[in-house]
Amino acid sequence: MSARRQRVIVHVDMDAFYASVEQRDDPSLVGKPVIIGGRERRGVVCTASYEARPFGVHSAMPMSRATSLCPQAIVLPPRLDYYGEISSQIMDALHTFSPLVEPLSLDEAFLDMTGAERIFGAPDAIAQAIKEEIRERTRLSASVGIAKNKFLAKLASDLDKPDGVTWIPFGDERAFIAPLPLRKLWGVGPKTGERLARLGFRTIGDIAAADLAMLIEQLGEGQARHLRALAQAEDDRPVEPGRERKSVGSEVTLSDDLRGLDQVLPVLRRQCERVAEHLRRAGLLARGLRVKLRYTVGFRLVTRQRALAHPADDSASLFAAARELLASLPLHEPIRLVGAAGFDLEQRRASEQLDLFGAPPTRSNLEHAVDAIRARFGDKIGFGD
DNA sequence: TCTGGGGTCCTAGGACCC
DNA sequence: TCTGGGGTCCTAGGACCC
Repeated sequence: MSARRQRVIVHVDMDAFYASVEQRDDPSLVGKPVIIGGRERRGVVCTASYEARPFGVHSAMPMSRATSLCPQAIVLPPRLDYYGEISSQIMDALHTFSPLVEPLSLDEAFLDMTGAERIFGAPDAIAQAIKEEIRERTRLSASVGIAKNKFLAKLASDLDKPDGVTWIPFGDERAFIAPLPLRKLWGVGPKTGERLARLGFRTIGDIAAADLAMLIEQLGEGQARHLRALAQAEDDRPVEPGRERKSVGSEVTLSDDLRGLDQVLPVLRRQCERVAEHLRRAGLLARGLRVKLRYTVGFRLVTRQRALAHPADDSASLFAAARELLASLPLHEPIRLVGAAGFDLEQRRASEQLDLFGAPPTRSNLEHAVDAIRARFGDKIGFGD
């Protein structure tokens, strides 16, 4: 790569994605406040439609608070598998513009459109074309940001929502972002934001002009250099189309606290089953397993992890490891969350692919066979261990 | 009002090896 | 009898993002 090639990076961000999908599919919801999220005792908001936002409702807010702010809101549970299908349609649309598409989540992606001006025109024309293609395929609206790097493109897409286009012109970037609050820096959250505020920093420009040695002392070498580079509108990270997943997890927050091995174990087993199912569906094996508990008192999160004896995608192997890890954790205090995750993932080799009749009767092959039967005859079939 | 569930990345400290 | 310095790997925790 030549040292100073001007890149054209596009960030596409769907508008209130989950809520917009539900409104699209049920016209009676159009124009009304819609909240997607869990209705249970400890549920939170995933997405609020634009009609709900003026009431102060936003994502990650406890649902109890959301419904007290906006009692007339229509609350719907998320349909993640369905949103995933629509996400694929969106990513397909984006691939008609560039092979360099990096999804960030179901509703967001980067595109590297460097050199595409001759085909698609100026940056703002590219953005319009992308929005139209998505709308044609999905009847949903997106906001688009264009700039010379990922950070600026992502920042830009957020500046004119919903249904907007923002192009940060090449050359003026630093002046353009300098007056914005430093929380707009990608990677500055509540903690770092508070920390920097206490030091007297308020804007991105303040960080850009900060003394590096002092910043390093406060944030550590890595974060200090990274954030100051971003504040100076510099970000060399490439758009990476082929990023592979590094972990597969499943966790659940219980409406009522758990206490003791007898209560925790069945929930942990269920999470291991879900992780194993995900692994098998993705054709992956995990070489490590992590267990996660959140204690109610102090909202304290603890994790324990270890390598597996053999790479595994069956619930029995995962659960055996999980159970051992659990032994090192206190179970007498009230527990609100139980989770499991597989990591150090590898591709299941072709020779290990399911052969219902020829395969040796390993636990993995048994569970793959059950998957196949379920896929064919439905989900009502259970099996013991 | 009381804090989801899916992830990624970074850091610090200890073990271990040479 | 006291004790190095560097490198790597692993674990746990924490911040952050959508």
